[in-house]
Amino acid sequence: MEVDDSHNALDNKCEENGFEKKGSSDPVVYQLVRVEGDGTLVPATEDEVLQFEHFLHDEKVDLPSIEDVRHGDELFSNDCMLLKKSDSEDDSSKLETADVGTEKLCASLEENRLQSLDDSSPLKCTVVHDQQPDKLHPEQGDNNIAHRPNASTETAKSAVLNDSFIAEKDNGDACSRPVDDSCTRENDSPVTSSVPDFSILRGEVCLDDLTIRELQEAFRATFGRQTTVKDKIWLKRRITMGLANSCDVPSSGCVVKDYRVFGKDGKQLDVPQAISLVKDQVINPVNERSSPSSSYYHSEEQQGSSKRLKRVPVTNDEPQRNLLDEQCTIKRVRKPTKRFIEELSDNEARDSPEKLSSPAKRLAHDEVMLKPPVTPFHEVDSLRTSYPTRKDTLGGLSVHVPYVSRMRRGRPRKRFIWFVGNKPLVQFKEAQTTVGAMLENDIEEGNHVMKAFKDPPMVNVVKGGHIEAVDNKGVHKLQGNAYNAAAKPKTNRAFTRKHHRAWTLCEVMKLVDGVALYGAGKWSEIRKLAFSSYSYRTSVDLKDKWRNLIRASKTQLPALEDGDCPRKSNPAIVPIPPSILLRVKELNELQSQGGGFTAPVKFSGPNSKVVQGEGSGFC
DNA sequence: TTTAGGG
DNA sequence: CCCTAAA
Repeated sequence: MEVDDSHNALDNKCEENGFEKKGSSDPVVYQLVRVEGDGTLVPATEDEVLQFEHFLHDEKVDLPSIEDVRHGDELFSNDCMLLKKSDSEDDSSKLETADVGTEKLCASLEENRLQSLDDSSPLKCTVVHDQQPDKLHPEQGDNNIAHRPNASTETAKSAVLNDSFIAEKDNGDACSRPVDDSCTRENDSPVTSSVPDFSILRGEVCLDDLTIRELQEAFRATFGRQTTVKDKIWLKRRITMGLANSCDVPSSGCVVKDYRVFGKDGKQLDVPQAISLVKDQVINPVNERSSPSSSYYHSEEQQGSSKRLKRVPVTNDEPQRNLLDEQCTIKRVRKPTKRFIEELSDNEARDSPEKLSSPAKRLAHDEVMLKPPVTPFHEVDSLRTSYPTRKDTLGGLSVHVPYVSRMRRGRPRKRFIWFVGNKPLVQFKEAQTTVGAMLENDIEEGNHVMKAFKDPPMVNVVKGGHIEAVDNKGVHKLQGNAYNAAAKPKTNRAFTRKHHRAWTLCEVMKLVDGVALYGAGKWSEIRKLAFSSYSYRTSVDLKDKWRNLIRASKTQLPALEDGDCPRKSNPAIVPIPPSILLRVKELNELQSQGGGFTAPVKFSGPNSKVVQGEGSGFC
């Protein structure tokens, strides 16, 4: 109980043949039960159901194909760790090899499939299965015996595993499987009651004397589930194994006395071999850590089954891993939930701002290529961060959020035009017509495109481009990411920041002329008339530059007067000629004093002529 | 949209 | 250059 309180149980309400090989369409209903320390099964509480819900989900979703016999076998054994109800045990179709996780599989595998399956397929249990040949299934018995001459490392098949695993739940209690008397006994209805009737095992009962019906009841009392198997030997073995906590039991001659099983010789059977297996796992946390899904096999390998070495456990074998996690050790770190992973990625993204900034820098300086190298697809969860990835498909449109940043901000290349004309652009236009218009208008100077992309409709664009490139599952998440990234201005800013364009002297002079003509503040007019060919200069830019010029005129001119050459102070920056600065100063003083005159002003100052001359000569 | 101003 | 408020 302290070790493994929780356990999954499968409740198969499906028809015995209802399982498809792929397990895709099988409507299995799972029932979660808790295995008490004494081995009794108690319906799981709601909390427990929630806790293990994802296991069941994974179970259903990830039901792998068993085309590969080994694989199926693994799966089978794995799923057999889950308790499961089934009334199809008696019908063990040999063709049915993919009955994942069903009791029936357990039974059928033991009975019939052994021969059809790869005989060398690794068996899950290290306990000898057949000390006695199964009379009803000589071929099986032969197989078993042939492969496990001695009761040592060879193994039991799935059904045994199933039981042994149940036994493992008992972990500490090597004392067979005593059934708690306190368990309700009033439930005699074998069909509807989920509580087994343990009275059948009370007192001294020779299993050989029981009828099939009684055996079934005993089975139910032992395993907490009903069975319709009518194979007496099978039932006896199963019951015996269950009570003995061991796979190493004879097929007949067992006597159940007070919930303990005794062999023919009166020796109590509870050989906790299976428990040693569990202990191995606990001792080897490394296995659990590095490959939790294979820990079970590891322990087997340690016990010398060389065949098992070949087996590569399925990595996505969620139920197995999780069950092991739950059953084998408390210490085992719980598998991170999806939510945990998401949060973790978010934290990681936040903790490493470079991740956010570096792409922006790269893009800002690289003038984004149309076909940047496709980087590995990020984990979807990590995409949830505001840092978009760079998956590039569909002519560059399937990219994620940073698609924007790919837009060439500088002079576009020819392919950009093609790109603009590509289908994705149509989507752009549909989403926001202005975008397309801007693309076309500013195709020479792409700076404005970025602005347009900052608008929410861009999200749709990204999504639209994305849908065609990724699978459905990815699409949703990536869409969400795209939306998140777009919704976060802070992040977006990094990708939408205008490419820095240093103001040329020509531009400065045009600006000054424009201010002289139209007055400071008429930035839109100045832009229209003087900067029509510089579409990347917005009115705000002009305003900002003018402000900077004023500042410069106030700071640099006095310095010049002092004889200090600005060039020396900062050689990297092309200095604004003092004449221009002087003119700026004059204009500024004039306009600030004059109080908003807008009429064009002719400057008659000594510098104006020079400036004009320079300006005209430049542009 | 444009302008002004803070950052 | 960005961002935002205000007009």
